[in-house]
Amino acid sequence: MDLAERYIRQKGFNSFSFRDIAADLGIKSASVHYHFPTKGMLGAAVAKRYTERFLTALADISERTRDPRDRLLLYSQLYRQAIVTPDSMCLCGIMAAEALSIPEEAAAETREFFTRNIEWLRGVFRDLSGSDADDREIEDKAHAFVAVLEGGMLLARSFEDVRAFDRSVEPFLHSLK
Amino acid sequence: MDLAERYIRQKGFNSFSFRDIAADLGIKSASVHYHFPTKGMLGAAVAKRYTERFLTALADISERTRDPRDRLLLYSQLYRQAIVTPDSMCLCGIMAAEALSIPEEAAAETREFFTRNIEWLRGVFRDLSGSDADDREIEDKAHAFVAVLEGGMLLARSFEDVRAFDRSVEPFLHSLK
DNA sequence: GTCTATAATTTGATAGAC
DNA sequence: GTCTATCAAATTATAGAC
Repeated sequence: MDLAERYIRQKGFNSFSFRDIAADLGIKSASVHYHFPTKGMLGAAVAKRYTERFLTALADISERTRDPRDRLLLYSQLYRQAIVTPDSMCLCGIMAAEALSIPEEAAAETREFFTRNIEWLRGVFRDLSGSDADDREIEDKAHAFVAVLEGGMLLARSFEDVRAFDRSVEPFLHSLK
Repeated sequence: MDLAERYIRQKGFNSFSFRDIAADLGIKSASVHYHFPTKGMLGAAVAKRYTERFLTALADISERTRDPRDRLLLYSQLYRQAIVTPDSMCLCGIMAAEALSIPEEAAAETREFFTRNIEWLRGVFRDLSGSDADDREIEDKAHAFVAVLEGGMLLARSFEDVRAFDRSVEPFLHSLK
């Protein structure tokens, strides 16, 4: 699963094979199929684990600070980590792009990742805006924040330059002050 | 090229074949190779044409209105069109995600798309901010706007719901007022 | 859990006839 | 410009031995 995750985050779900993973492990591809009968199940398992790991990190943030601005900053740094790793981006970002050409079970786990992220952000923006704020406005901001982070990653990947990510995120973080 | 573009925007560069296109045209894959010797050259040609078409649309916007806010609104609607088409997203968005698993010549054209977009947006944000504004701030805003549009597309694709795009873009457009 | 062996299909690409 | 024919490689997946 570690290797599958690395391959997906580098080249996408459709550009790695059971043989790639088997070769890295020094075993045969049939042995990989023993653990994950289909590629869809492998993709779903990897995406699920990725999401769970991410949710744990979100819980850590919530525990570390109560300030909404600090939480959003830490949240953005979580995304930043994903591209600082060489030749890597958010697993669910690339799988969302490939959504229409990957097995449904894998796409479903990707969807779950974003649902949970937006859920968490809703809470943060609620704290930031106060209890009298408009629900739709909060919903919009949660979407916008995920969007700018994922989009910033795409730019950073295309330009092969992390600064494109930083530039993308800066105006949003700045507007919080 | 029309068919290639449709396939890429639907399933990604790595999930269509010369045979797919040939079958749609009722010819053989060897005949497609006559026009585009390699898949990389096909991808680069499609991305280049896509970029040129997009730049023409930007010129149209510049001609239609001088108001920076109106220009940004029209710009965002250009992106929106790309997902309103069923099972479709921005060609360069999906190719940016696949950047590390597609031929370099195709990735280069993708990069060009974003460079030109940001170039155009720089001008708009310059008009919006006034000539005394900070260069870096303008550069950041241009990046952020492309990022939120591309990221909004990823969300819309994952949720199979255009409203995820609309929600992502709303706060940005709202902040312009 | 890993292996050998293999099926069945798809892929990008080329040679050469028409 | 399109065809037939084909190559060489890669892919997901399975059957059955150890």
